[in-house]
Amino acid sequence: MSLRYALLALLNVEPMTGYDLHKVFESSVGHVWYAPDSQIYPELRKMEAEGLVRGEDIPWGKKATKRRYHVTPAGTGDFEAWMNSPLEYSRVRDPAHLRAAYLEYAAPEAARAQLQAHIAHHEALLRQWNQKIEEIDTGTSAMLTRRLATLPADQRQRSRAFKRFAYEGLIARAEAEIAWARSGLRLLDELGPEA
Amino acid sequence: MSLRYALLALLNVEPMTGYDLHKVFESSVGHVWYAPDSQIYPELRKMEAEGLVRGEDIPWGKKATKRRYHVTPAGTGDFEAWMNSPLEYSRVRDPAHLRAAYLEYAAPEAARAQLQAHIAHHEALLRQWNQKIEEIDTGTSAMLTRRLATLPADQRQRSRAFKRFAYEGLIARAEAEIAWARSGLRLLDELGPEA
DNA sequence: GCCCACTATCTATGTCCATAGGTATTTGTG
DNA sequence: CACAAATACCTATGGACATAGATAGTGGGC
Repeated sequence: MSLRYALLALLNVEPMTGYDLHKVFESSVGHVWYAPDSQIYPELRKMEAEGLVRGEDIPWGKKATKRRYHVTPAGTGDFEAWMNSPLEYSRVRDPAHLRAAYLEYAAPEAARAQLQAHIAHHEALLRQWNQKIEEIDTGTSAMLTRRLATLPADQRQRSRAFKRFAYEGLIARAEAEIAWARSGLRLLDELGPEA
Repeated sequence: MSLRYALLALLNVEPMTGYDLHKVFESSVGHVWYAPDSQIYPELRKMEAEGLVRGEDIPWGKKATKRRYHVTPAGTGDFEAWMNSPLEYSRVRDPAHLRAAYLEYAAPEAARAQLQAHIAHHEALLRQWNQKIEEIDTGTSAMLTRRLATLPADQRQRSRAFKRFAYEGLIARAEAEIAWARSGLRLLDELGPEA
């Protein structure tokens, strides 16, 4: 149900084609939300049918056209209504911590490898997010720059601050995961080889 | 795909009915993995067809029977193979942080309410997990006690340590989320009412 | 001018999961 | 003993998502 709001948020910045949206999900934003194109195109059509976005065929080359969608006032209203409604927290499904609870069943080397993979995974995320923060601070983020350009000057500081805040949360989480996995490695050392 | 491994992990402790498994998911363990009964019963049948578990009809009252499943050697092998295989990290879908990135579109009171709800949500989780740690330390967890009873004495310390480790990770994450949301509230204070 | 990677869109299949029911028996409580 | 609550198991429907394709035009390099 959140896919459409992720799409509305992105289209709010600037009109895009389904292909563009898919590329955005594949890149940076993909670590907050992701969708394959096979989900994006039908959702856009549904949203257009509901009047939340409107697509227009724009020429592409000499024979072809592509469909670029922009948000309608109804779409903006829907998005803001969602933003102002309480967020429902769905049930957790957490394979990493499910495994951790039963790590005794894994071979010690496998347990170690998994914790190291956990660290590597979150370190990679951390690098990306730190880079995002860097881009926000230095104004080198193309997406954010375009978004700021659509806002009145007095709101830009606000927008920038919220964007930074979101990434800070992701960074804090990644750091917590890394610290936890490191403590797991220490635990394996302490417990030594299994009996 | 992880549901069956969650089921195998639980059935490894002791044979249970589908109803029992569902109750376990509804309670404590449900914060690592959850499944509705409408998913559990069919999955158990599939697993039995594949030879991972075996169910036996045991009498219940005077007319009825219930079906209790236990893990077969093939099931144990499958579970251990999974535990020793690398965990694949699926794409993230994170409604809370998606919203945070666009918090400027929310009314300030709504933004504040959401951050407070985020804090309340994770504080509730925190309480449950701290209680779990307490139960592990004091030996008052029925599930863990039964599991420990199935293990040789020299492995109990190990099992207890891993279980504690898993909950420590969940606690660390919840604390990070709370700290982040609190910093968001401070940010709202600093930015003041919107223009 | 040919080839190839990219852009752009679409369909089809299957799994996972949420939600909402249904039925029958048993067990505990007043 | 009646009755409610819990136990036990089941089906049906629909949405969300993964995966794996198909098709067709475009743009750039050799």
